Amino acid sequence: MIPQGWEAIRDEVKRRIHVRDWTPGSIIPTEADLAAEFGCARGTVNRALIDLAQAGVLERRRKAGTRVALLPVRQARFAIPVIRAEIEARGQVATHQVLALDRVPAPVPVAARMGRAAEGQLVYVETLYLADGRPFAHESRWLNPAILPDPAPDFAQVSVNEWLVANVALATGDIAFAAEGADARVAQVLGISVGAPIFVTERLTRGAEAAITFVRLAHAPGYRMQTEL
Amino acid sequence: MIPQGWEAIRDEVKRRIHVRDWTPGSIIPTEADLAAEFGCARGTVNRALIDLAQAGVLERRRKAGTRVALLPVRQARFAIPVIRAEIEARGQVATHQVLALDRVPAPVPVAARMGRAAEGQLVYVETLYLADGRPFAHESRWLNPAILPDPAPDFAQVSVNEWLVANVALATGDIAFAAEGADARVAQVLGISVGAPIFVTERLTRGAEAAITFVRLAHAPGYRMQTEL
DNA sequence: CAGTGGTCTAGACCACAAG
DNA sequence: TTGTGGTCTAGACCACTGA
Repeated sequence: MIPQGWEAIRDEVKRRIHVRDWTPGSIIPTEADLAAEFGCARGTVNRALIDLAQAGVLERRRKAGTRVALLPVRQARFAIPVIRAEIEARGQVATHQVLALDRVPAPVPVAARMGRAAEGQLVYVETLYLADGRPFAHESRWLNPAILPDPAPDFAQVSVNEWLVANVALATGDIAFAAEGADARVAQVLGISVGAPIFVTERLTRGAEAAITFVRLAHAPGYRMQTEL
Repeated sequence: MIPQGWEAIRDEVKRRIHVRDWTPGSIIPTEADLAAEFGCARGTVNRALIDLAQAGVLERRRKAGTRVALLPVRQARFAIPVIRAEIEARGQVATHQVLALDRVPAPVPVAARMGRAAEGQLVYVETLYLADGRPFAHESRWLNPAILPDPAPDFAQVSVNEWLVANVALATGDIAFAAEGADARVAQVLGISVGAPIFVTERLTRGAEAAITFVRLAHAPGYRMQTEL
């Protein structure tokens, strides 16, 4: 078989692993050997193997060679929930209500995450997102005021999310998921009972110097985060 | 500035986006132009830009050119929970108990996921994982018996997980996460109260022909799934 | 030390899609 | 039509690391 293109080579390698021609933990031929077999340049084989290594299918080390990973598929890509898009992807109408917009001292758990950015007061925005008018998620956002321009944007007019997307490029951060019981506020807003199991997303965005914003998103019951492997 | 190596070029491009030299939605120079500026081959620039496109930072189209993505970082990679490794990474001792090992007809929700693989009886394995002897997660696994070799492995001796890892290579599937209330069984086994919020992982593994196995993992309270962006 | 992957090069042709 | 990214090549040198 003579695959054409690096994707064909990648698929052929996957096939040989799938049919146990090459088994987990075993070493596969060198790039040079594969290039000879497939009748292509070594660079093309390299491209294919790099792709499989990034996907976690292969493990590569100089001199040691390339091996089939022992634990296949140890990682997955997830689309990060972007609420509006998520709702609209379901064919529903996305709306939102700003429930609160204040300057507040950082609550202890928020301060712990945001570090010295949380020493003074933070901008706090509480938002309820609705899908077809029904509660979909409750968002609590704390924003480091130091990153705002001098005449601060009027977040009653411009969505905080949209302002951040437009004005903060390429920030890094953490994201975490957990199951929690709904507290009184979330229960009230989402129309569920206190203590009901809730899927929670917490996301911290960091700038070059200090934390920019921390978001806590409580999804309505029944929410599932899903992806293919 | 003259970066060296494709990673340096990637970082320089990220930097220019971060400092808003190139803003979201705007077009950046062509590969040829960047190669000239950086004094390297076009292939090196290509390597860097491909990496950023895969990361979601750039959007590339032939003839249209390369643009800074409007919604930066919409995806993240997650390590898929591999229980034993997860426990040991905490510096705890991982053990497990097989609570049940049977052949059963597929429960309705399981049959819905596994399709025609679930028409007959399935192998059912219920396992409790412990970290330092304390309940860590409760696993319910349904296994398509058609994939087992004729003298079926003795799963009382060999862990189902280990057998699957060693004998099923490169399968595809789905994985999903949700928050649920603990049912009676899970509550009893994990030592918590019924209805307590539980982080649940569901994973379906498909072979070439039919579903191989479906796993439902209920994590003990306090479990968080976290990653960097 | 020597073998393997990691990377770079200079050039080439092609596929796609915007104008 | 034509500019842009996508890919391939044949060769080269280097970095790492196992033996």
